[in-house]
Amino acid sequence: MKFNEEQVETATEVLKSIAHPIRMKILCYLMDGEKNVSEIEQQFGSTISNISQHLTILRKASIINRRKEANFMFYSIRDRSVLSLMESIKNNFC
Amino acid sequence: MKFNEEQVETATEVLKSIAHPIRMKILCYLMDGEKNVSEIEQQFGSTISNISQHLTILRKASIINRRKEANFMFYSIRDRSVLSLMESIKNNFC
DNA sequence: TGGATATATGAGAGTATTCTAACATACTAA
DNA sequence: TTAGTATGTTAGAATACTCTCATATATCCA
Repeated sequence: MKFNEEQVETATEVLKSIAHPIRMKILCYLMDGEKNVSEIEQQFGSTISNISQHLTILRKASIINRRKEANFMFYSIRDRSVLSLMESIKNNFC
Repeated sequence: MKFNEEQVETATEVLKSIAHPIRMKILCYLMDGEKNVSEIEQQFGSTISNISQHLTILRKASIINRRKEANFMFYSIRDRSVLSLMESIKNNFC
C-alpha cells in the first residue's frame, strides 16, 4: 500500500477541500443524506453566496454530487469512499 | 458521534496540515518510524529549509514529535490516533 | 408576462500559504 | 579555537484562499 505521485495529488486535493470549517460542517450534514442549499445555509448562518462557493469547491474535488429539482439544487456525498473517509475523520476527532 | 465547534476547528487544522504533497509524503515516510531531517530531505529532493518549515507546521499541529540526539533531530508520528488517521487516508486513496 | 424565489458567478479586498535565499545556532571533531 | 555539519529562522515575493457585495440565471406562480 504505497502512495504514488498521482495518488498523493488526489489525496491532498481532497483533504484540502475538506479542511475548512464550513466545508467540514457541510459534509457532516450531508452524511445524513441529500440536502438543498437553503437547508445547508440555515444550518450554519453563512451567506448563500459563500455556501455556494464552498459547495463548488467540494464538487470540483469530486466529493459531492448535485441534482436539480425545480429551482432547488440538492447536494449529496458522492460515494461510499468519501463517506468512509468522513467516518474515519469523525472517529478520530470526536 | 457529533462534531462540536472545537472539534471541527481541531480537525480542520490537522487535515489542513496533512493536505500538502510534501507533508503528506513526509508523514507516509514517518509511518515507517522515526527519521531525521537529512533522511527526509534525501527522500524528496526539496531543500532542508523547506522541509524544516513543513516539519514545523506538522509539529505545531501536534501531528509529529521531535527528539534531539547529538546534532540530529529525529521526527516521528506523535500518536496512535494520527497513525490510524493516516492509515484511513492511505486506504482511501491507494 | 412579470415578480418572487433559489442558486450561481464574478470582481475585489484582505489574509494566508508556499517557496527561495540569506543568515543564525548548535554541536562535532580536529 | 576553528571549520564543518545539521538544522532552524526570518524576510520577502508570488500565489492561492476566503469573504462580501453586486449581478446573473433559472424556475415557479399569479
